[in-house]
Amino acid sequence: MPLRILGMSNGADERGRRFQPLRRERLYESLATHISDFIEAQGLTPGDRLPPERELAAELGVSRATLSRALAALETKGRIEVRHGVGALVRDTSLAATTAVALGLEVRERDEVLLAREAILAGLARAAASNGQASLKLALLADDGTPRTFVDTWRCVRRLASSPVLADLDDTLVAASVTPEDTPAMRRHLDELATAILADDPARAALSVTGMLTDTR
Amino acid sequence: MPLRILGMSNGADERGRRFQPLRRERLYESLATHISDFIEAQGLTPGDRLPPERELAAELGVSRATLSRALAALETKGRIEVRHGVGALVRDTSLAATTAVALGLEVRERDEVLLAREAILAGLARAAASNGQASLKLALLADDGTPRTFVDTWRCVRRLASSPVLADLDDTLVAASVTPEDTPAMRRHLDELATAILADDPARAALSVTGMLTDTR
DNA sequence: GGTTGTCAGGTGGCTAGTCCACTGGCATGA
DNA sequence: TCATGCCAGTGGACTAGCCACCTGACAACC
Repeated sequence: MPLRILGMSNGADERGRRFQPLRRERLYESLATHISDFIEAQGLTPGDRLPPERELAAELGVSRATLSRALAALETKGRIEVRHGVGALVRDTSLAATTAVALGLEVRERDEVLLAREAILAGLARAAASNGQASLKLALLADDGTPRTFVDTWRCVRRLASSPVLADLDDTLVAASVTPEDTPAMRRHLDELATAILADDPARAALSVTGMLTDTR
Repeated sequence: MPLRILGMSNGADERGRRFQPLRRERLYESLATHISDFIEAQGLTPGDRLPPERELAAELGVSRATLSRALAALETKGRIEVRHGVGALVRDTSLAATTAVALGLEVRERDEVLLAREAILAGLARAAASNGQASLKLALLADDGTPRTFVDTWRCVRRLASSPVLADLDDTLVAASVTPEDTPAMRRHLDELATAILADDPARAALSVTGMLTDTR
C-alpha cells in the first residue's frame, strides 16, 4: 500500500491518511437535491409543473444535459414524473408511493399484499394496545355512537402505536391495494379491535385483525 | 389517494377513457433495464467493472449523454456505482441493501425496528402454519435432535409461508437490525413456534413470535 | 352551436463533438 | 530500490442542434 502523504505527525488513520478522500458529489446529484428542496420550499404539490428544462438549466447555471441527468435521477426516485412534450410534474412523494414502486408491488398478487398488510396492522394493533395512553384511546369511540370506519379506526390505532416504521410499511402496502369496503363483517372486526385496545390486551388486539382484510372477499 | 388498479373490467375508467395513455418508455429507461440484465447475464458480481462509456454507448448504438442518463438512473437505484476516472462498478443489489437505504432505516430506533420485524415475522408464522404442506413442515425439526437456530428456523418458515411480500419486508428490516443472539429464551420461542406450525395453528404460531426479538434485550 | 381537423409553439428526447478533471499504472531517474 | 512525474484512459460537463411529442387555439365543417 503506497503512502501518498509525507509528513505523518499525529492525525493519520489506519491507512496512513490524514485527510478523508473528499467525497466529491457530482453536479447532477447536488442538482437533484437542490431541485427536491426547491419543490419543498415552493410548496409544490403533486401535479404541479417544474419550469421548462431550458429555463431551469439557465437559471441554475448548468447545461440541459446535466439537468436532464438530475431529472432522470429524481424520476428514478419517484420524486417527479417527466412527460415528453409536457414537462416535469411533481409526484406524490410519500414513502408509501415511492417504496411501493421500488418493491414492484403492483405486479404481485392482491391477496398476498392483503395478507402482508394484515400482519402489519396486527403489529400496529398490538403496539397500540400496549403503548397508547388511556386518554388517547377514547378516540377509538365514535362521538355519536355510530361505529368508526376502517380508515378512521386505523388512523387512531396508528397514532396510538406511535411506530413510524410500521406506519411506513403500512403506507407501502396501502399504495399497492385498495381500501376495504365497510361490510358488517368489517365492523365486527373493528369493534373487536377497539374493545381489545381499550382493554389493554395486545394479544387480543393483534388477533382481532386476522381476516379483517382477507375474509371480506 | 390515487388508486392504481390494473384490471378495469370492461369499459371506461373513472375519467371516461377506455385506453391507458400508453406509457412510453424512454431510451434511457430501456437502456437501464438492458444494462441491468447484462450484469445479470454476464454474472457480474459487486466490484466488477462495466465497459467504458464510449465503448458501451457505441455498442448499444446510443449517445454518451443518453447512456449517462441510464447510468445515473442505475446509480440512483443502487445497482452500480460510477467513479470518475475509474468506471462504473457493479454494486450489491439485494433488495435488502437497497430498500433499507431508501427507507432511511439506519436512523430509526433499534427497538422500533425490532417491533416492526416481529410483526412481519408473526405474519410469516401465521402464513406458514396455514399454508405450508405437512411434508415441508418436517424441515422445522432438526435432524439430530438439536434445536434449530434462529436463522434456520426462519428460513424454513419463510419457505413455508411462500409470501414474497412479507419476505421482502423482512429482508428490509433485517438490513436495519442485527441477528438476535441464541439465548435460552430465544430457543423457547422457537420451540413454541415450531410446535404451533406443526399443529397447524396459525393463531398460536403468530402469538409465539411476541417478544421473540424484544424480550431478549 | 357543436364537432372535427389542423397547426404552431412550447416541451422534452436524443445526438454529436469538444474540452475538462480524475485515476492508476508505468517509465523514468535519482 | 523506490519515489516521482507523466500520460493514457476514464467519467464529467458543456454547447449546439435537430427531432418527437403534447397542448391549446382556431379554422373549417356539419
